[in-house]
Amino acid sequence: MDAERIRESLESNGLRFTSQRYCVMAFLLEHAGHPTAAEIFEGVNRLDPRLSRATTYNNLRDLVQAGLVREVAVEGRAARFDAKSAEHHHFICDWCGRVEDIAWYPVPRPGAASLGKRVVRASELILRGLCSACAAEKASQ
Amino acid sequence: MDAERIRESLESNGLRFTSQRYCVMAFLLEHAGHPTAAEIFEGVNRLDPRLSRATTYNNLRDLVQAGLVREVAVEGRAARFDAKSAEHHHFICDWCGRVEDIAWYPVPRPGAASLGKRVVRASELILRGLCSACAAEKASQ
DNA sequence: ATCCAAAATTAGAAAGAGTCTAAGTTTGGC
DNA sequence: GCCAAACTTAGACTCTTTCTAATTTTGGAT
Ligand SMILES: [Mn+2]
Ligand SMILES: [Mn+2]
Ligand SMILES: [Zn+2]
Ligand SMILES: [Zn+2]
Repeated sequence: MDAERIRESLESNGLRFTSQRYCVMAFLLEHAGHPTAAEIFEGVNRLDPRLSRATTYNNLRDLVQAGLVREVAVEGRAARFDAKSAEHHHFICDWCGRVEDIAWYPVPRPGAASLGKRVVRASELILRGLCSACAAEKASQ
Repeated sequence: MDAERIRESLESNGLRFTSQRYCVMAFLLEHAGHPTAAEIFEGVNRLDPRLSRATTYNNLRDLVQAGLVREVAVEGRAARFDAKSAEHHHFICDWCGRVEDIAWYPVPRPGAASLGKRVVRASELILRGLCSACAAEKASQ
């Protein structure tokens, strides 16, 4: 996605185009490995040191609210972020906390009876276990 | 579940029976609302002030590892805990962070092809949106 | 081009959640 | 009862995230 496309996606969500906002979004689009806020902050600053820590968090919050970015909470660790592209599921490694994409397939939603008056916005399937690297390491010991 | 049943479930998992461990487990069994570690600490201490904060966290970690308790990470908030009883799904409120149980129904797992060499231990379905209370509040404004 | 209000950014302080340490206590098998 | 291993503890510490208050930037209107 080029700068103009990012500009449009920001503006169509009522967000101004700023160099910091652009860099955060571009970083996420270029790094599909679910970086943490700290990794995004460091990664952007390495090339263009005009982004502060507070703004990294502010922008991630705004981008998540606008629906352009997905946040993945990992128990006991920093949250990870994902530029929303194609739908997919997530696998979280019990051992190293890595978040990996799993090819999408449809998952049934619960019936209206069990939802009551709740308003469902999204559903996500999370798989847990050992990633390939950790599974191999555990096997060899 | 009475004390003897809790004792057995702890011992069959290689955990000693201590008054602190018992209280944490009993609290979780009596409070199905997914309390946080801080809520468990305060709730237990109110009745029996022999539990420290460190031990609350230590025991929750051990109980999760033993498979007796489930931990639910909520983005930007403290983790919530759940004594594992019947299988169920979870609904997390975007607004207040509350975690609610959703009646269980089977969800298909991905095929071996998309899992590669990962070892899957569990899969969980998380629904997101507004809980009944927050949906009502938003509608009335 | 200039002006302006709203939106965004910043550094640093602060808060919140969870972990660690090192010393003391309890547990349960012998 | 004895003992080693397991457990608990207070409080310091780390890590992640949010807040504050001052400054700068943005983009629409002139
Ligand atoms: Mn992803
Ligand atoms: Mn539950
Ligand atoms: Zn791993
Ligand atoms: Zn709610």
